[in-house]
Amino acid sequence: MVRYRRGSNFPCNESRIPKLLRNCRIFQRESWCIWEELCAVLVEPQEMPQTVPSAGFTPPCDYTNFAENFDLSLLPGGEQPVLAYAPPPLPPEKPQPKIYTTFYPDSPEQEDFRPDFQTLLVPDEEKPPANVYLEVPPILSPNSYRQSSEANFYPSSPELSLYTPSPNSLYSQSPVDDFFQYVKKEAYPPSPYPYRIKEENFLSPCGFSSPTSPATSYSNLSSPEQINIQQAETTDVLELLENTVLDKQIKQESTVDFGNILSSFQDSESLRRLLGEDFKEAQTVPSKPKDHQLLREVLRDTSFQKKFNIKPIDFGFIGGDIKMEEPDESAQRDLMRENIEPVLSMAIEQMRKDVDTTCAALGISPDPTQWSAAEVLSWLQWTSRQFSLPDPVPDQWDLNGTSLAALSEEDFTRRSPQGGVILHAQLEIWKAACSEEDLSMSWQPETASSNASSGDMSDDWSPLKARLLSCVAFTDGSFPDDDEEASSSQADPTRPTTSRSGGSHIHLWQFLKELLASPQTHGSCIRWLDRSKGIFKIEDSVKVARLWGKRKNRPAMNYDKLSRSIRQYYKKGIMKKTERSQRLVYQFCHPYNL
DNA sequence: CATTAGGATCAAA
DNA sequence: TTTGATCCTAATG
Repeated sequence: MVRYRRGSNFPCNESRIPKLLRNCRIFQRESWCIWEELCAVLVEPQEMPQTVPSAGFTPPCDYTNFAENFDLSLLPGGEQPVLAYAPPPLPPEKPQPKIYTTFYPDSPEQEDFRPDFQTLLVPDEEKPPANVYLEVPPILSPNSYRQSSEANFYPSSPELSLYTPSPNSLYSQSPVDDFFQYVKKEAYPPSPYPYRIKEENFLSPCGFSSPTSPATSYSNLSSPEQINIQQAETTDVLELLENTVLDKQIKQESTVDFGNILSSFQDSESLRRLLGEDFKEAQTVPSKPKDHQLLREVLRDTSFQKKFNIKPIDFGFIGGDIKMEEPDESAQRDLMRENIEPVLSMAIEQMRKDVDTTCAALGISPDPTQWSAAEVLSWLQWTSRQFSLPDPVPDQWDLNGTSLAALSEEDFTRRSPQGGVILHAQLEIWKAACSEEDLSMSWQPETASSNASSGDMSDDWSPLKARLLSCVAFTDGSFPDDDEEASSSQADPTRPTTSRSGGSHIHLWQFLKELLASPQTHGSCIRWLDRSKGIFKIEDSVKVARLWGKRKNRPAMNYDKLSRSIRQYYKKGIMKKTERSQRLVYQFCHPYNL
């Protein structure tokens, strides 16, 4: 039985993440594969550090036992079954189209022929496995969601795979690549089985109609505990959680929030709208209770602009009240944070590209409050088309950017019943991005010719990632109804739609790890030499210092000062020099290297 | 010259 | 109080 225990932390901040992420297009496109993969990662038994030093370490909050402690009977209507999102089985009459690509890395011709796959599947420093099987997923543009022709989902050639950028695609392959790199290098222990990338053609949620919602599932077959969410029928969420995550790892306090994530998907209004008609059919089954107000409220909360603190958690309280007998608790949560980090990186990377693309295509400012009424409409049209929503009715949207930014989700829905939720969420994401760094200042309308080829622009987006990460693992959230806990946490549930200044509280070591986590954008200035040992090298001290100064709003930051801060970490046990000291090479101490 | 180490001081949280 | 920014001297290569 799942009970919500008073006094325990409620992961309201974490529950915001799914909404944020699922409204990133890459997650709408590939949410299931990613979450499924993430799930597989999370349930995979892993070696964890046993201790976490206190000095300077910011432990994540205790959000892991939300599902275990949450008593759905507290919700209006009691414990009613919740419609679990269950990608349905394929219809038996339609054989699942799959593209199998087998290649043999030992053959040099093959390597030449398909180098992307090689690098995708095999870490550089490792020998390739004996056999690698690829079932190549299709490219899915946002508009593909509504297409019903199966042929469109499956390009005739494996080369037209997800990993091959399409000129018409807005999406880079890099996030997926990164994710695979992450899964292969970081998450999975060595496996005797060959890696296999499995693609599955899911139908619409709950499987009641034709295949309009393909999803891609990447599975490591060596993960026996991978959660099977391919259940065709309405499932009690409790049962789902217990059958999947709870039984396996909740006792170890490491994966409950994933159940929460899943449940939020189930409760996703925007997802339902995204999937459109099919879901309506699905809803003819009396399954989706509308009265889980509390849960819905939390899950629908989009106030991810809430100020986040990076405060140490009072483990005395948590430990005493919840699970003192689980010494690995904090370490496991730290692992979870590490696990979700690349997912966030992907989302942010995708966001950055999306915003860039849209700004360039429409010639608008990244700052929505600067949009004119025409630009507002332009953005709405663009975004609507990205998500295959009906075009906005101009009469409904005769407002400037400032007004648009102030609209609530309800306002959006009123103006656009079909797409309001998505549009609002997209705008929230957009605003979240622009609120961290004042992009409107760096953005010049007439810089069409300037080499804005992603060079430094990408640097502007790391604060957002920090924000997301902080939401995941570092925010001390409290349940709205939890009166005893609410007092101790930063009570700022107001959801300002306007951006505040006020920098993030990121620490230098966090920032460095953040840069290290995005080698595709910052690999030129800082990179891992030995990820497992936490050894990294600053390749461009000037640039790293500049980025750090930018983040902290310290224009005078230089490497002299930055390195002084790093050296302060020596005695705090956060960083050290490597055994044989090398220039610009540092090493994270345990467990900061994780 | 850049880098490293670490003392001292100050400001902000 | 902690953390980081700033400035500094000295040593290293």
